Amino acid sequence: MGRRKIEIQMVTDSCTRQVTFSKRRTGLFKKANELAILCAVQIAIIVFSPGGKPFSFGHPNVESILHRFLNQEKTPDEGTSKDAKSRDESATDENLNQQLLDLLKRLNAEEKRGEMLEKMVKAKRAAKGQPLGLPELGELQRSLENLREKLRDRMNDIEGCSALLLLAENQPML
Amino acid sequence: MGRRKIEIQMVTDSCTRQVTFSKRRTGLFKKANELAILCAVQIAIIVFSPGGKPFSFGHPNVESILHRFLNQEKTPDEGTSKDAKSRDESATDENLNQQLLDLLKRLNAEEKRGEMLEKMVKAKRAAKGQPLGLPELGELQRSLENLREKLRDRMNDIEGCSALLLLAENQPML
DNA sequence: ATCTATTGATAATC
DNA sequence: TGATTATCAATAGAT
Repeated sequence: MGRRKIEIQMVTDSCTRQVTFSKRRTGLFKKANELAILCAVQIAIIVFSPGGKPFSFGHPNVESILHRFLNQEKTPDEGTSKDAKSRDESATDENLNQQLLDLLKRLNAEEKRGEMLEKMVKAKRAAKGQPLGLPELGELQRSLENLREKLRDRMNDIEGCSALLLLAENQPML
Repeated sequence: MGRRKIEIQMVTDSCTRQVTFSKRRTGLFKKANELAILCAVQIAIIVFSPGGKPFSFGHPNVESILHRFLNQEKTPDEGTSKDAKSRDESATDENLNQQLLDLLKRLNAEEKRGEMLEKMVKAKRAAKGQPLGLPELGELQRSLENLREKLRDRMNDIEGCSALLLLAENQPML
């Protein structure tokens, strides 16, 4: 993939190693981003540079993915026979439900973030006594508010009972 | 990188998407492994398949890297003075703008994810011939659709010009 | 940083 | 699922 083929062994020269790290890290993150978009999946990468500095990539963000991963690690098996297998192919009801709840959580988080950004922009505008540079921002904020309103109503309905509802479809005997 | 060049957009056919996911995930993990060896660094990747199944890669292992990453997050002010701190309070215009674009990007990703989840739930319902367990899901989907519509319009307006707009507030001379 | 000769990854196909 | 291969994309080394 370059002027020469290289062996996959530690690059001895520290300077070259740093350059290789930067180039390949960029390439890796790009690939991860493509995978996330092409397949509409969540992905997170964490890598510590040779100097020990952390770099991370997350689509849509690192935190939620790490938590989703760590949480499910705590509940490895549910006991019934369809465990290892059904998880492999199509989503189980539990899994699907978990993903829905995750999505709701993230949307809520993103909405809060949007609210914060809006405040920051307003503060900046006030400090400058200038009109908002992004009239579109107001629209975005309204969209977020509308979404949050619906989400808030929905969250109350869904949280705590949706799991049972979905599970009930498959396991009336539970 | 194949017989034809493809646009980086969600692969619509679910079968093709699954194949693409498998191939690219393999390729990504291989790249990560090479990076780890070439540069003697620690790296972890977590990715959830379209079906929601978790895949992970870690060198030397996933757990230790996640913990190392999460632990250092708790001690935010170690590095230079403007790294973790200025990001939150004294945001520059560029910074603010970048955050807005990031937010838009993530919202777009979440919306696509919601769309996929909706499809999965519908497929499951169809396979079972049963009514949807979550009537609320329809509401969520509609919320997502509304949001996406607005976002799509807004994205076109904002992308490529918002940076200049915001920057213009501070740097009329640029 | 930028530039290319090469190698490496992969989309389409079987 | 697994191989094959024509293309496209990443990158090693040089500038």
